[in-house]
Amino acid sequence: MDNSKNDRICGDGCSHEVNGHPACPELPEEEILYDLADLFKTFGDTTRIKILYALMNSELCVCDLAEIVGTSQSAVSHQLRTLKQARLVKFRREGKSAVYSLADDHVHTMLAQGLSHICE
Amino acid sequence: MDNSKNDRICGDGCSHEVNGHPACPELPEEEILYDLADLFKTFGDTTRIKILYALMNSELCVCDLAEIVGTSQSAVSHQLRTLKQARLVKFRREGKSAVYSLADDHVHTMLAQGLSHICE
DNA sequence: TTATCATATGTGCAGATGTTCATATGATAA
DNA sequence: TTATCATATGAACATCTGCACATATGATAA
Repeated sequence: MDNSKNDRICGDGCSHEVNGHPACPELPEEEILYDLADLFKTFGDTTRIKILYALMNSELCVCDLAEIVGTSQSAVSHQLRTLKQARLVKFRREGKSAVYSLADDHVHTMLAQGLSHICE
Repeated sequence: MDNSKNDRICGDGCSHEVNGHPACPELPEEEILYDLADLFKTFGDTTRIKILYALMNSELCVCDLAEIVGTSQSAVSHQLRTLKQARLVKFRREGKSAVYSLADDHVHTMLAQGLSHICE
């Protein structure tokens, strides 16, 4: 414990110089962290998780999703909008229906990673 | 197009029998999906993301986190509580301070996976 | 054209969430 | 003991969010 105490923000016990160097003086760009939080936020709702989970098995139209998830067509449609904006799902028109599917493998991977944390 | 139309929930264009079998008739246990959404929800806040990101480099006490993240001690402490409950961080007492660190490698992995989706 | 089906969207509201402020707790030092 | 530092916590408040409801859009069929 040296006398450079007043260079620090905190008192003696504080780890402002962990391992001999300043501890993480800066974070990455604000915008990246904001986008990152936004991405996780999109996963962070039960209805959306159910939709994504259902789409892991096969592509599905809105009314099927509504039945599988167990909620209204309106709620599903609203959440699909959110998922589209986050580029987690894509869709195509097929007659009267709109058939949704997962946008890419990242979604699978993130869900799997989340599950592995839950189930450990 | 057969006449089993009334067994279906939707009309003709609907993909209720994708690839010849019923499309994802059921979801996993409600509780698992709820926990999964909850986990992602915990990642889904800018302040918490900043905290986790800062902890990727080194363990840190609360006041250092407050300075790095750029918010009040109270806000950080409240969020650390949330992160603790989600088992994303752990801590130990060291004198007056409480030194926080990431709970395990899952956190690293999930953040990395999220970033890779953002930056593609 | 009209009717119907599938989906999307605007609005309003109830519940959830994050922060601030004040205060409590817990540890150390005098 | 008292004083101070570091952290935790309770409460109030403003904002955000997901859903219900009504309605609009868009495609198909009669």
